[in-house]
Order: sequence, then structure tokens, then C-alpha cells
Amino acid sequence: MGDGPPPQMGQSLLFLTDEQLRKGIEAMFFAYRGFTADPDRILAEKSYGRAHHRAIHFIHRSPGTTVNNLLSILGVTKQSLNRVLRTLIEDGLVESTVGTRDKRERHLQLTAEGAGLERALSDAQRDRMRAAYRAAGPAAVAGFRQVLEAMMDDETRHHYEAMKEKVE
Amino acid sequence: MGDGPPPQMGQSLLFLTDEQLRKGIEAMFFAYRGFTADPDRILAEKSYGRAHHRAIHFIHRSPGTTVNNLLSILGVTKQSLNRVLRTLIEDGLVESTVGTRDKRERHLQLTAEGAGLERALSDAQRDRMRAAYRAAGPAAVAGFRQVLEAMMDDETRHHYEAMKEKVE
DNA sequence: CTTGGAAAGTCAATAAAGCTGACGTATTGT
DNA sequence: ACAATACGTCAGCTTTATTGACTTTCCAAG
Repeated sequence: MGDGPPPQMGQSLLFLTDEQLRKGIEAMFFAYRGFTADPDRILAEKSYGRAHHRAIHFIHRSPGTTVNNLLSILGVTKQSLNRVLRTLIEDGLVESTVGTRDKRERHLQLTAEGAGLERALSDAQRDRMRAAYRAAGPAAVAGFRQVLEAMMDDETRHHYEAMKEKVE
Repeated sequence: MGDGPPPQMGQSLLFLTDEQLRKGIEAMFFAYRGFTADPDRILAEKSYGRAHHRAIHFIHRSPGTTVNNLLSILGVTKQSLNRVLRTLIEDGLVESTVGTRDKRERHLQLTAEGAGLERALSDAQRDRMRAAYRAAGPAAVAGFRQVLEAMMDDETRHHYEAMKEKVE
């Protein structure tokens, strides 16, 4: 592409050519499609969308989280989240309970049925992730995570880091 | 989370726990947001969306590609692509020329102005990708690509592989 | 040379998912 | 008492996608 690197440039610098970067960009684009394909199929059957999936995922991850918290993690407006949340509550997948310490807050958690859907969704996604991990091996997985973390916005990384230490 | 792995399990198998997989899933979600953030800002100024970006990217990558080809790469319907393509042609960013061998086909290419926008968009995205690559190092980048490729759908990987050998 | 089908473009209707702005209610904390 | 917070909701809008139906142009096989 355009001006290639001078021939004497070593492998350690060569990996940052525009071509390498373009391939990384396309890999990201195509892989993300694979990443969402399986859950999307399940969601389509129940006529939910990705927005529902995201809400379910993060409620599962942090049971009892508040609406505001979810809002900042998902980076959407209150109105957008509310439309999704309302259908999930109506359908009996999510439960909203008034806060004890602060009664203005609503604590969100999955019902048994909601947890069931979460399982189905994350099983599908985990299967693909597991297969990719197995195919690539532990060293590749470490690199994968390193690059992804470096790619996040500072603010976004904050949400990610917050959960990293929860279990490990 | 739930049932952890037995304590005697070694590091080489331990990396496939549900927790590790969940972190991979979230890393993917958050990183993709970072990945699209910079181009999205530029596109918003010109009131274009991601669909325009994708069309511009792949027309740049494969100048002279046909509408049908683009359709299969992007995985959208003809109508969706056509709306995007029409505005890009009207705005003078993309040129559509009747095929010489088969006059039913239209060959798409970027105009000088279109190439300019492509530059701006991919520069922004490359900058972030470059920074992430630098931070993580060549070994991590190799792993990153390996996992992403393993995560693609078979059909999708086909489109990706088709371009891999074009330059290198 | 006719005809079937492919490539492209278009019209209309619909839906998911986001946005802004404005308001109301309950509750908390100063 | 009063300002601020957390939540919910109403209305209206935009983007991006969908499906279905249809036309024009054109290639190629019978």
C-alpha cells in the first residue's frame, strides 16, 4: 500500500505497516460479526435485539445493579434503556425492586426465566469463544486480550477493569 | 462463578473457564466500541453512518468491485446498500461505471473526494489500532489476529482470507 | 431469436434502536 | 424548605436495517 517500509526494516517494526493495520481492522469487523451471530439468531426467535442482550448480560454480571449504573456501562440514554428494560420486565425476565438504602433506586436482577435466556445466549457466545480460544491456544489468547484492552477508550476500560478483579 | 475448575487443573486448561470466556466476551464488546468511536465522530459531522464507512472501506480496498460483490461482503440487503450507495454517489464520493465485459454490472470506485474521506476515516482507526499494537507488542498482535480469525463464521472468513494475500 | 434468469435500481411499508427535549414523581440531603 | 438525584414516560425524530414487489437492462442457453 502506498509507501512500503524500507527493506532494511526488521520484523519488529514491520508489523506496524498500514497493510498489517488494515488487516487488523478487517479482522475486527468480520470477527465481531461472528461474535454476535449466534446470540442474534436466538434473540430473533424471541423478537428481541442486541440491546436486550446487552441489558441481560450486564444485569447477570452485576445482579442488583441500578438503572443509572447500567446506563453508564451501556453508554445509551435513559429513554433507550427504558424501552428495553420495560419489555424485559413485562415479559418476566427481569425484576426491578425498590432500593432499601435509597428508595429512589431500582435494583435490577434476572428472574429464573431471565437467567435461562442469559444462559442460552452466553452459552452460544461462549461456545464460539471457546472454540476460537482452543484453536488459537493460551499464548494467542493472552495477546488477544492485551490488544483488545489497549483498544478501549479510557472511560470504557474503566467499566471493563471494574469487573476484571471480581473473580480472578 | 458457579462451579470452578478442580484445583489440580493446570494453567493450560484453566484459561478456558467460564470466567475467562466472559472476560473475553466483554473485552470484545468494549473494544469494538473503542474501535468504531473515532470514525463515528468523523462520520457524524458529515451526517453519514457506519454503513457509509463500511461501503467506503471496501470500495477502497477493492476498486472496481461490483454491487453484488459488495453485497455479499457486507452481508446486507440490496435495498440497504443501495440507499447508502446512492447518497455517496450523489455526494460525489463514489463513482459507478457500467461494466465493459458485462454491461449489467456497475463497477464502484472512490472519487478523489471519496478517497479523502476514506483516508480521514482509516487514519483515525489506524491510529488507535497502531497505538494498541504498539502497547501490546508483536507477539500479542499475532495472537490477537489468530483468535479473531478463529472467531469468524466460515463464510465470513472466506471474504477475509480472499484479501489477505492481495498484498503480502 | 426467443426466453429465462441475473445484475442493478427503485418503491413502499415496517421495525429496531438509538437520539433530544420536556415533564412528573418520589426521595434524599443540605 | 428547597435543590438535586433516580427513575419513568410522552412525543417526535433519525439511521439502519428488514421484506416484498416491480422494472430495466442485459447475457446466455435452448
